[in-house]
Amino acid sequence: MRTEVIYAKPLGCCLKIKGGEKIVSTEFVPLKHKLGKIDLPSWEHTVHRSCDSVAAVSRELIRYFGGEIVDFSSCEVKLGSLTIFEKRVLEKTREIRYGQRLTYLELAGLIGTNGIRAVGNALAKNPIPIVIPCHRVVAKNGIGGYSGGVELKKKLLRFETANMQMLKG
DNA sequence: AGCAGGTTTAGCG
DNA sequence: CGCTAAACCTGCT
Repeated sequence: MRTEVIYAKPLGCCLKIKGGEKIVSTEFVPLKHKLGKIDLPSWEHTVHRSCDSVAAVSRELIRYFGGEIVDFSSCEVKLGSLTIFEKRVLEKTREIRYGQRLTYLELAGLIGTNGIRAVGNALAKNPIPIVIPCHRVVAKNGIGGYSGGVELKKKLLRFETANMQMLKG
């Protein structure tokens, strides 16, 4: 299993990516030092690194945080130790397109359950945020919760909509 | 069994 | 409107 850390500028934090054959987790790690003094893998290092899943997803994530419209459809994820229901919720969540938003209610509808809170619970266990875009699932009136903190969720949503607008205009 | 959770809806002031 | 209570389903103890 390998780990790589990239800097997510729009979020003001870093992202730690773990995986072997498939991606296992992504994790937000706060900046402890001032920008510029932090020791991060350089772009070149990341880009030229060959083709295990971690490197591949790192590349995609760097593009994503650079403002490109990236869906992580090609990247394979491993959902270990989750129930069938939770996997179903997360797989469905993966289908939400860039910039699009769904309410917990709507997502529950797609899954085919009335257990809206159960859907929220499943999302809370998402081991691979960003790649599995659980931040695109919001409350009907409001934003809803986020394991990484609601502020992060807001930033992500703003970031994506801004990039969509950019693309239009 | 009982409880809590990234919600939703209805009911009431 | 804003607040509270109850209902929904799933997972953990």
